[in-house]
Amino acid sequence: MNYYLVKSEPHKYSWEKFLKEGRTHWDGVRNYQARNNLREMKTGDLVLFYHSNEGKCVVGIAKVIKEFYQDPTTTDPNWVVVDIEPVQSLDKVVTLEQIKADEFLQNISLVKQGRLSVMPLKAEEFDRIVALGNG
DNA sequence: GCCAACGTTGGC
DNA sequence: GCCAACGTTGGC
Repeated sequence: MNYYLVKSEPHKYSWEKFLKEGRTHWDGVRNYQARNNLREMKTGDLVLFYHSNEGKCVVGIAKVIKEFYQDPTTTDPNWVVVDIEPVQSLDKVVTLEQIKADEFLQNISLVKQGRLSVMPLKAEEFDRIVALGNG
């Protein structure tokens, strides 16, 4: 079981819309590192959903329900998507500020590599963020 | 809206 | 294959 974090700008695709739709394919990734992370995802892996720009917080947990396949929004075979569905909303959102201030979360890619939109998390990091959100 | 960080592109 | 120019992301 692996853990990831994905970013979305809420005005483009928000957690609320995701909840309403019940599932989505995670499309539009056009960065090789992010793409490689998408390809690593296995069915059942858990994914934190982060709102960038507006909110700047982790809002919920999603689950991979279909492994990577060709991105339907392009014919370029370089780009892939995975399908995810919501698992639960966090009781309280976990802000970037909280994450930056947390001693266990100093080294996550969200802080270290701000521009990456799909990143792996260690189990401890995933658990820590969920604990902050459900605490 | 600005700007820093960083990935990508293209000329050489 | 280097590196400068350029584009994009995302925090502030």
